[in-house]
Amino acid sequence: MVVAMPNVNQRRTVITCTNCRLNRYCLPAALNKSNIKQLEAIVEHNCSYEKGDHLYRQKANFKSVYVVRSGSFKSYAIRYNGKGRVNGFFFPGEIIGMDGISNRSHINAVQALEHAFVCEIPFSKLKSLSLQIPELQHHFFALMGKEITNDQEFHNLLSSYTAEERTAHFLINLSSRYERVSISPFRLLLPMTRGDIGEYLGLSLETISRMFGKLHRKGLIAVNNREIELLQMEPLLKIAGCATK
Amino acid sequence: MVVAMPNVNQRRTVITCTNCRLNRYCLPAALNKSNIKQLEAIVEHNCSYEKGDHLYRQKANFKSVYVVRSGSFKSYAIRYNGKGRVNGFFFPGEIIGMDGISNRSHINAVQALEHAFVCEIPFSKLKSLSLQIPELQHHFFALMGKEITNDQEFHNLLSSYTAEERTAHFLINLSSRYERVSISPFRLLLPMTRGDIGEYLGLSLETISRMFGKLHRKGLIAVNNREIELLQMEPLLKIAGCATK
DNA sequence: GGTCAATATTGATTTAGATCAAATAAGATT
DNA sequence: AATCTTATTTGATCTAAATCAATATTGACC
Repeated sequence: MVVAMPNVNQRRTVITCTNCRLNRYCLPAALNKSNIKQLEAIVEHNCSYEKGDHLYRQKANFKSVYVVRSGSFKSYAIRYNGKGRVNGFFFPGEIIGMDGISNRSHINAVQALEHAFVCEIPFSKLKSLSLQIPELQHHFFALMGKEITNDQEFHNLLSSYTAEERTAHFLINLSSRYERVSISPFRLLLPMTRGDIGEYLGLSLETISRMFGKLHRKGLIAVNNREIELLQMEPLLKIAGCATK
Repeated sequence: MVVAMPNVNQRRTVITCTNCRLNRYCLPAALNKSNIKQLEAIVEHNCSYEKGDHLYRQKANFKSVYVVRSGSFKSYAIRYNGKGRVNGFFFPGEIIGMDGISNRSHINAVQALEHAFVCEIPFSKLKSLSLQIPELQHHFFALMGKEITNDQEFHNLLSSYTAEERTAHFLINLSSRYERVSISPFRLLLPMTRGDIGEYLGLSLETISRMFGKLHRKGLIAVNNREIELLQMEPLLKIAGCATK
C-alpha cells in the first residue's frame, strides 16, 4: 500500500525559496523579494530522507531548523525511565527543530515516516539575518509563539478530553494542516501507525482503532486502513471541541 | 492562613532592572550594563495585583509580556465546550504572556493566586530593542524555546505518567523553580488549590489529595494543608521520572 | 467568637480505557 | 506466489482514576 504525502517539487530545476510551491506558508511569506533572496542564500534546499531515517536524534547538537518540503516526520522523546514517545507530527510547510533552541541540543528525535525532503536553515545565520530584516524576526517570533499556543492547546486536550474527543480532534487537526498546503483535507492518508497516534494522544493503539470504529459506526468517517475519509465535518468538529463557525 | 511567595523588592527606592533582586534570572541576565539601561527604559516596573485579579483575560489583545517579580499566577483557558482549565503556574522570575505572540491575542487568561507584582514589557518595544541588541534577541529566542521544550515535556507527562508520578513531578518541578529564585525548595508553600493542581495535571482534585496522602505514607513528604515538605528527594525524583544525577 | 463559604480529606462505587489475547490483514522479502 | 513480519481489529478482563457522597478543616467576614 502506498500512503504518502504528494511529493512536490520533484522538477529538475534548481529549487529556491522564490520558486518553491510552499513559499506562501513558509518563512518567505513574511518577506519581500529582495529579502527572500537573502534568505535563500542561507537555506540548504533539497535534503532527502528515506522512511525511518532520522533528521536528528535525542540530545543531538542543535544547529539548524528544518522545513518539511514533502513527506512527513514524527518526533519522539524517551525518558530514561522509558516513559513517553511520539510527541509531534510534521507535514509540508511545517518547521522542525525548535526543541533545540533553548538548550543548544534537541530534546526529541525526529524520524521520517516516508520518503521526504526538507530545507535546512542554520539557526545562527537565521538569527543574524533576523537582526537585519525586522519582518523575519517578527515572523520567527510568531512561529515560535504558534508552537507555544499549539502545545498549550494540546495540554488542554490531554488533561480533559475523552478518547473519542482526542481522536476526532486529531483528525480535524490533520485535516486543517493538510488543507493549508493543498493536500486533500477530507481524504486523509495517514503516514503514521495507530501506535504512533496512540502515543501522541496518550491512548493505547487498541483504543485508537476502536475510536476509528466508533466514529465510523456513527457515519462520520470511513476507514480503510491508513486512509481515513471525513464524511461529516460538523459533528466531527463538535466532538473535537472546535467551534463549528 | 498566609501562604505567599516572599514579597521581594518592597523597599522604597525606585525599582529598576539594575537593582532588581531577580535580574540574574530575568532578561537582564543576557545583557551588559549599558544594554540593561536601554531595557529598563521600556519596562514598566511595579505593577501590583491582588489575589484573584486578572493580568489579562482570554482573547485580550496582546501587547506585552510580563515578568513575575513577587507572588504567583495561574493561567487557564476554557474552550467553548467547557473543557480545559488551568494550564500553567508562574513564579518570580518567570515570563507570562507568550500565549499571545502568534495571534496578537491571548489564548489564556492569567490570574493572581495571591498579592503579586509584575514588570510589564511592551512586546513591540522589546522586538525593536532586540534588533539593536543581538544578545537580547538571542535570549528571548532561548526563553521561547524553553517554553516549547517545557510544554513538550509536559505532553510526555500527560500522555504516559500515572497519577503518583505526575504529582511527584509537580512537586519536584515546583521545588526547582523555587530554588532558582532562592525560595525554600524543600518547604513548598503552594499558592494554588488542589483543584488547580488537578486541572493542571489532568487529574481530579480528590486524586491529588490521595496522592499527597500516598507520598506522605511512604515518608517522602509531609503535608500540612498548603505547606508541603519534601523529606526524601531521591525517591521523589525517581517517581517523578527525573534522573537522580 | 460565631457564622459561612471555600477547601480538603476520606470512603464507596463506577467506568473509561488499559491490558491481555487471538485472529486478520497488509506489506515486504524471497 | 509463498513466507514472514508488522500493523490492525476485535473480544474479554482488569484497573487506575473518576465520580459520587459525606465529613472535616480552614480562612474570611460580620
